[in-house]
Amino acid sequence: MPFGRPRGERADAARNREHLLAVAREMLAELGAEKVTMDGLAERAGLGKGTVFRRFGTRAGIFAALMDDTERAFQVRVLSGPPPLGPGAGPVERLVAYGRERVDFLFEHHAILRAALDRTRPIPAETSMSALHIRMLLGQAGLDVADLDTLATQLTAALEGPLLLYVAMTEESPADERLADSWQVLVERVCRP
Amino acid sequence: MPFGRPRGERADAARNREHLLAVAREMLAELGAEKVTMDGLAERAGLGKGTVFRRFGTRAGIFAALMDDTERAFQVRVLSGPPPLGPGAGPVERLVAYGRERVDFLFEHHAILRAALDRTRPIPAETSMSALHIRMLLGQAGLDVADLDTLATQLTAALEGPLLLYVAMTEESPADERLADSWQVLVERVCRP
DNA sequence: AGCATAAACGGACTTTACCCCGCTTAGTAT
DNA sequence: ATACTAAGCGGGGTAAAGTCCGTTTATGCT
Repeated sequence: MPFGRPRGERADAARNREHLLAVAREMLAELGAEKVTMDGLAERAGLGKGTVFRRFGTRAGIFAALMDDTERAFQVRVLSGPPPLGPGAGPVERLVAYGRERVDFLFEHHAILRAALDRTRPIPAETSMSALHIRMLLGQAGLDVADLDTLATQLTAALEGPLLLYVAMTEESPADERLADSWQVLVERVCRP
Repeated sequence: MPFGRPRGERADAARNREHLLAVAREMLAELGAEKVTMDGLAERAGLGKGTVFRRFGTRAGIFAALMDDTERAFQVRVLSGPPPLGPGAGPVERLVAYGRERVDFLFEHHAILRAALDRTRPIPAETSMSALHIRMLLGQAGLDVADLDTLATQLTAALEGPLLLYVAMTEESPADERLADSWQVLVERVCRP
């Protein structure tokens, strides 16, 4: 009995998940996130709608699943890549590097990431890898601050909020550089002794 | 010819708007934001569905309209109330006071504010009164920072993002105090010379 | 191989936001 | 008053998310 998954995803189910993700990626490239509907996806994949929902739970779930690999790859670079993004540099330096990379990342995938936001319930801040990582680096920076958890949440919002919530995505605007530079200012000022 | 509105809202339309807002407030108190539907609202108000959409454009629009007065009142306190929230105190002191009040405000009205988020398009950061106010106070603080606009956007996200996006609203959690305290830490550190 | 069963499937059904457009009416000009 | 017209109104229609449940099938056991 092989353990491909932690007990219980049937082979056909796994196959269908992959197929659905592939079709979703196609439709995304072809039509844009707005136009990817559950019915459309199901039909184009040659599967029932119920199946799509069973696999992904919600429309947002599809986009979240679509980001899964990409997000994991990013995480690997952060956790074990070369410094200053990965370990080996000072915490503040790593925070700056993280913000810079993260802004690029958010920018590059903003369409999917926006679509992956479940508008009905909040993102658990604990689940956010950004929040956790920022929290850790803040800890290492040795700040004299009582509530690092909340500060980390706020910095996460400062980093990701603009792209998820506020800034309209116009092509030529250099918003990404400005956000990255401004993040550096923010972090360096917060972490000054 | 009286100028109740800047040209062109018919009397019956104005009456209906008020009535709809009143009914919406009722339903909100009675059923919660989730259960306020456009059909339900229209029916309970004794009006057609088309009318509701004509008046508010979108479901989110209703909640935005519901917050309009409240938001305006808040704005008045900020622009011309007693210090440190209003003018008369130093910019950093005002930033801290603003954040504290704003967190309370967001907390108090989180149900409506979340419902007022239009899930389909971003909030224009320029329209956000928070962003503008924070931008102004940052300017007065005389920081040696090149891009105050972007910094203001990020601080706005740090202030409002957690409540709009991340933090789950559990009753007894003292999240509001923690956010307010943490905001103070953030602002004072950012503004240190 | 045959069986039992939990998992997966499909698609009709429900709900809700939002659109459309022919009809009605407030406001105004004569 | 009357007539004109733009704004407003109503409610049926559409599209898309999400639910339900009867049917099918993969999988481990004997």
